[in-house]
Amino acid sequence: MADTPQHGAASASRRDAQGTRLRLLDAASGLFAERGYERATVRDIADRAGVNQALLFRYFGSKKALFGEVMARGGHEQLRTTPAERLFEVALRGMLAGGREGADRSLEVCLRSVGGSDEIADALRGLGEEYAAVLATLSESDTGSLRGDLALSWLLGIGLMRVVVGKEPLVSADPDTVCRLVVGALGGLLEGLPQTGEAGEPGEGAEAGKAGVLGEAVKAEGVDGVDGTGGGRARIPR
Amino acid sequence: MADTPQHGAASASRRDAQGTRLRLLDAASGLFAERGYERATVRDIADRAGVNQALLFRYFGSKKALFGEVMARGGHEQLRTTPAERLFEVALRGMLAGGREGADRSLEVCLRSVGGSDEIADALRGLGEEYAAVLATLSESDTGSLRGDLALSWLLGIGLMRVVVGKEPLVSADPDTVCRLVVGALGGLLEGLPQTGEAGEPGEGAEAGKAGVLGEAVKAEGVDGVDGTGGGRARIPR
DNA sequence: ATTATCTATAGATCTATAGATAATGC
DNA sequence: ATTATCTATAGATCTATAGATAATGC
Repeated sequence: MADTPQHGAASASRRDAQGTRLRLLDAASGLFAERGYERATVRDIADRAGVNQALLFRYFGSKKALFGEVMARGGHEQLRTTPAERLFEVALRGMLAGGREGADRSLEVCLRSVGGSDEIADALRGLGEEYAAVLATLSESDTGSLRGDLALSWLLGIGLMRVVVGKEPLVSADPDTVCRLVVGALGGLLEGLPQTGEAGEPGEGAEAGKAGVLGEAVKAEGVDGVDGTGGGRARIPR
Repeated sequence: MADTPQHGAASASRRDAQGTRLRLLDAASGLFAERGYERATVRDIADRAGVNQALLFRYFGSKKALFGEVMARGGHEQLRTTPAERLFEVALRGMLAGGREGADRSLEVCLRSVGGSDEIADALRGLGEEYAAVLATLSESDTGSLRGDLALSWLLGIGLMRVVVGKEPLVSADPDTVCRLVVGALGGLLEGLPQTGEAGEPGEGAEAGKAGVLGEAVKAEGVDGVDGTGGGRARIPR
């Protein structure tokens, strides 16, 4: 049984429908993350993929459908492979890393695209539901899901200011410092969130132990490939 | 319907350059807040103002210049009239209120417009600088300005999820509850932030801080002498 | 022969401008 | 006469489609 030629390489053969489709997806993913949905034109995407723009419509039907496939491809990976207690920090560090190789840029795509159309907002809401649902499990309170929403809001807000707006000193701030400050302050909101160090919030019920080792592990995983092979088996909430 | 010239508060007389200019500004402010910069077309704005779209260019020169004037008009009011310790809560409550009466919708406009163009991001960064600078004064730490950025990030993230994305249960959540949770958690980040009561964590010395009455500071919106800010003068007809 | 890819262009927006029209002031 | 307002349209994009071209498999 002959398989398709190896994909993923920079240069693909000139006639490879599957490979072209994938290159279009990758190009779209990158351009949506860099410019948002509206400003990333189908011609830009096709050019980056190295093919004619007509192929985009042949393989995906429309620009919106392509966007949908891009969104469906990412995000869930991180959700599946990350335990709830670490999801916030992993996602935050992924956002702070800012689109390195293999990182999940779904949230970044959303941030640059919201306001563009209702469908985009819907896509972000859908992805947000999943993140917030996991984060909500970290609180025993009856306002748990609201707390989950608020944690997610902070995550996205930081991404907005850092990645999209480019606010200083946030842009140049050390990810470790940002992470420590935010996770520390969030300890008062989500009891199940492990603190990564001293964060200036005294008297909270959670034990403030297990300091630095967590941050290191998360850092390695968040920045480099988050593909589900290496990491620990995640627990699926609900 | 007879076109009888009625000059009330809502409808201006048929030839009133200053009034038309102001109605265009108001219409633009509302539409930018509702749909963001890109999706609010000049025709929509002119229609809402009740005038022809050509007038928009006569009075403001370009759509971007109009946006600049809208941004320059709002935001600063809230900054000037609100003490630093209450700025976060006032802005948060303004965001949660969602564009009622004369509320300042500058942040909302930004949220729906970011990603649209670099100029928009610049405008948001500029407004963010002022907010974050004030918030930074609430921390004595050497990471004070970073903490200010993080507080502002949360503010914007909440607005993003609530106003733009429409995430439940955040949308339907009681503003008081949201405020209590967020301000409570932020207490670990900004020492100068007055806690607004028990913030869900027992053991913290809640000094009966009179849960924030929505600042009447937000309401004042004098449109007096805001003409020609920053040289946004349009082409003057010969 | 099949089909992946490209050429050319329709069709729909949207911003912006030039010039015509009409309401005011002197 | 001045000028606020409107009509008509240029010019620039952008998505999407129809049909031509060319590389593969049988």
